[in-house]
Amino acid sequence: MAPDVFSALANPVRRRLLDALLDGPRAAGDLAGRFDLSRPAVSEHLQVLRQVGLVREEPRGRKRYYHLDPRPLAEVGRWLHPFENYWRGRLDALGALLDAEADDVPRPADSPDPDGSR
Amino acid sequence: MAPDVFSALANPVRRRLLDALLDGPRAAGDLAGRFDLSRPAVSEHLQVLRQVGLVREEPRGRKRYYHLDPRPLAEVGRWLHPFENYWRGRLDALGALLDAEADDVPRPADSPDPDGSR
DNA sequence: ACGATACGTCGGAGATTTCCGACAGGTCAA
DNA sequence: TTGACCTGTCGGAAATCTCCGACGTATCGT
Repeated sequence: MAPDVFSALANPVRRRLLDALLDGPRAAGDLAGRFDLSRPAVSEHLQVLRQVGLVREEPRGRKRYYHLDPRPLAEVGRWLHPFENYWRGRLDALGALLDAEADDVPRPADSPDPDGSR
Repeated sequence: MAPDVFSALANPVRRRLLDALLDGPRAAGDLAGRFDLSRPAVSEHLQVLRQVGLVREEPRGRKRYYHLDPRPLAEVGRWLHPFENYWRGRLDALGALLDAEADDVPRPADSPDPDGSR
């Protein structure tokens, strides 16, 4: 239902949950206390994070500690990478030559473009 | 309505649109042709990307070229960064010493934890 | 001017997400 | 055992997202 990491990160509450887990495992109730949200709501957010593997659960006594597992975030990093390269490429090109015009149509590349106006 | 980058990236179609723009500007129709989706649907995805600043629009004749602007992705990179550090930290700690026990409760840190079982 | 093309936007249907109160199961202390 | 905790899950309401067909506007070719 929310099977990918990107959707899991779309919600600010879930991002803040992960942030909170950065400095160590926390009990569910402790986490819930940090939000202006009902406890069930937080619990459901934790369930989503669990489903995508971003947190692990460790029951201890009557508390339930949540551990961060950042490994699924690698997918986001991998997706992001080409864009960082792209960005650097643009900067280089811009430094080497002012290509204000070549910039507008770098390359038709794929489509023959049967509508080449201008 | 979708005011943040993370939500914009939550949809796989939108991610693929950005992927497609990596090798140069593309006309809206060209982009729409790559998906098993109605043209209006793709147009609306482009609108979301426009709203968060991930693409720019350049009308040219009767076509509309979309340019990639990866700058808003920097926010994602910034958010991701502490987790990469965390991950490296775990690896280091694991290499330096087998801390299987210290791992379970690194630090109560914040809460006095009035329920310290075990 | 006319018809075809390229595209955005609107109205609305259907699916998904987010949230809450209520409830249930398991754990601890007495 | 009893009662106070800690937490997950269920049922359902409300908001949001995703998508489509229909329509409007602007541009191009003739």
